[in-house]
Amino acid sequence: MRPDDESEVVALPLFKDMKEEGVRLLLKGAYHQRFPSRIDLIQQGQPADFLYVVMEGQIEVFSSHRDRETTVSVLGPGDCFILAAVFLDQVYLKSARTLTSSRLLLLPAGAVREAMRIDPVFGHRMATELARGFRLLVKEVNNLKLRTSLERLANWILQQAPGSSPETSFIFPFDKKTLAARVGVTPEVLSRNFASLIPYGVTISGKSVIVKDRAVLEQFARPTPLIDDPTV
Amino acid sequence: MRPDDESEVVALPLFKDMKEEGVRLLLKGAYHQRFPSRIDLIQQGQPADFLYVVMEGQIEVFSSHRDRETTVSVLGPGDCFILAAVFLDQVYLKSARTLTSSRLLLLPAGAVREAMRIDPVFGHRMATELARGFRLLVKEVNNLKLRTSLERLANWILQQAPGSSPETSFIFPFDKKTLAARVGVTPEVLSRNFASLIPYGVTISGKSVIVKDRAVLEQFARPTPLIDDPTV
DNA sequence: TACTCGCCTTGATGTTTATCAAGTCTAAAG
DNA sequence: CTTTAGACTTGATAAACATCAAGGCGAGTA
Repeated sequence: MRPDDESEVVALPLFKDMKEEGVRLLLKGAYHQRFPSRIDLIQQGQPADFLYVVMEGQIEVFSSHRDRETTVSVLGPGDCFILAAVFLDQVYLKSARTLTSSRLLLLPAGAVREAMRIDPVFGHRMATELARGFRLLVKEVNNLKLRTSLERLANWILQQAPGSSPETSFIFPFDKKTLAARVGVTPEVLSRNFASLIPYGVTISGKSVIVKDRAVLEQFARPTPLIDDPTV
Repeated sequence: MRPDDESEVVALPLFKDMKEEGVRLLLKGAYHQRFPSRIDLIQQGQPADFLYVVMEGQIEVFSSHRDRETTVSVLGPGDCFILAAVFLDQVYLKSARTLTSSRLLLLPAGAVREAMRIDPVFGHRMATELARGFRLLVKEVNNLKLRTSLERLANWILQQAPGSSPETSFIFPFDKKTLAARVGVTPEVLSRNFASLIPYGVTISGKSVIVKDRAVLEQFARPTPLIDDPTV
């Protein structure tokens, strides 16, 4: 790793308050690498060799079975993925690919396990990450089992819509095809769902979304912190 | 806690290899209690006061939203639940009730966090539990998004069916209503799904299930370790 | 300007799942 | 043995979602 890369990496919140020894251990066999857009990073079923940390770009985490495929999550800077497989030294349950050109930090799985063992700060941080990921997944299961695809979409839009004023707007952070897989429908159904949200003041044009009145959309979407608040 | 209760509790795999101090800390404010069948234990949205460990009986973990409700998992002896909420000191995302008369161990949330901090063995065990729970949930999401309800049911039956001989049978471990919520369908659809599995050699009569030929059912269900093997 | 390739939309149709309304069965209580 | 309440099934119908097949639309290219 180049020296200026290393200083950026060491400054990550991930490594904050760690002892020198643990950080050195982690970075010893680490890679810091750029990847082009639309590149496969890992494949489900493979042994967990590295813990991946997103420095820059967007990563799609997905699973396939038979001829079907679905997006589990879309990650951005600061997120790490497949921690559970690394910690348990088992195979990946999910695949991952870059959605955009990305920069990633790869930490060797063995070093991660060893660092968790010798550095309580890092161990605690990884446990926190696991617990947060666990809760995110519980929310995802509830989202899938307790809502229709239209409600999921409405709540996704509310999550993206910034600010607290009645009218807000934002730009799609990725393809509609990816969003469809994320919400758990086919692209065709997503398209129709957009049309169904027009009566609630949602306008889509190209890559931008306009919400006329947050409260009106909320009345349909019925968001609840127990599913939609990522900090809870 | 009564002395003979305490000796049973201390012998739990959960506490194995822990230092005296950590065990004492955990058991200081702990409760060891029997609950009748069909009793609400915790409610989603409440602060996480205790970590629950199942000693005996069956616990249904479920979530509700608006007028809908769904079963997330059904737990048995040795399982613990709502660990993530306890570790992060946040509210429960799920509710839980007894399905049968049950015996539970309740460990105070603060003591659990403190024990994780001071006892590396316990900390590691809890992290392992979190990671395993995380992977179970990933499988659950894949199961929901990549399979139809009929495929989920077929795979659930294969999971329950013991042994390796072609013909096997078992008894439903809980109500069909609960199974329906677990699989993610209404009781009516579950009933119809049973009928749809007859051509694949599945016979239901009362509380017992007979699978004529494992291989035939497998050909339809297409199980994969990445979703169906709880140890992977 | 025309052209072309992806992406997205729209329409027609089929499958999967939910809902409502009877019914049947079963097991426990009288 | 009858009664009865709850669990389960079955039928009819509607909603949600997927699939297949065109078509539109916009960003890049010539």
